[in-house]
Amino acid sequence: MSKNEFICDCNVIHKDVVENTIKNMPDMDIFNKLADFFKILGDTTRAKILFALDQNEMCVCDIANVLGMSKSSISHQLGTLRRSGIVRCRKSGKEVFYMLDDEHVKQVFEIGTEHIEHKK
Amino acid sequence: MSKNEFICDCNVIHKDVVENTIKNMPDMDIFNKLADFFKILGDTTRAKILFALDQNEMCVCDIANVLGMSKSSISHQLGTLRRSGIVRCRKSGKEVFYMLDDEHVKQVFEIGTEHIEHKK
DNA sequence: TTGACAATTGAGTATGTATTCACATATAAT
DNA sequence: ATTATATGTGAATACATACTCAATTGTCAA
Repeated sequence: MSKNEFICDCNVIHKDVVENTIKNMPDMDIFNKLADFFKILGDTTRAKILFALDQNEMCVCDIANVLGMSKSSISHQLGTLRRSGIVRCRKSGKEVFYMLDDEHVKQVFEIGTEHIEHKK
Repeated sequence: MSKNEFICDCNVIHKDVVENTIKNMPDMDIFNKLADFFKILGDTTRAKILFALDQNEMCVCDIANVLGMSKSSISHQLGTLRRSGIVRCRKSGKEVFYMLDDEHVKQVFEIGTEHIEHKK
């Protein structure tokens, strides 16, 4: 058996650690979904939107005003957030009110903020 | 005083909510840092690297083998993670061992995973 | 029905970034 | 010293995506 039995451009240096880690790796699908979830949070505009919605449900115009941005850009971002299951909405006449869908988001937000504060 | 006193292409519909939310918004700097932090987690490769390092400190070659990717791409990503203060490293001869720098990362990871599991 | 307004959406543009490639650096062994 | 190996890095490419603009849909009011 060759020293390098994995698909890679280099040698395996610590065989036991590598094999054990590979054995414990969850399904790749998990990493994709996890990365997608964090990718959604990893944008300044969306972070601000989520902060705002954490305080009140709000319509598109209100959010646009809070952030000082166009309705269109906010609507695009809200669409992204909705498709990711992070916010949901409620229609009322001409207006659409958005709110957070999930408490995990809030928790992740808080721990993330702690991390930021802790680092400076 | 005009009905639309904010820099935006639309009206303020719920003045009190908008003003209150603006008042409560933390410094914009926070949102940038928070988004940057989540952006780092929001990549499949980096998520896998962090999962691996959560189990063992590992050198670049080992990580490359675990993920089945080139040393160069892993080294680039580790540089990104290091500059963000999410991993740190220890040199030992020719090898450089990487490890998680912060416990917050682990927490955020776990809650994120819960969120994923919960959603399906 | 017509006009006004909230919201959505598709196309286009500009910007960011992950990976590859080629090369450079650093350390260890011969 | 020279070679081999581990890692780092700059440039280039390919791809993703945030925002703008223009147009459309849906709802309310006159």
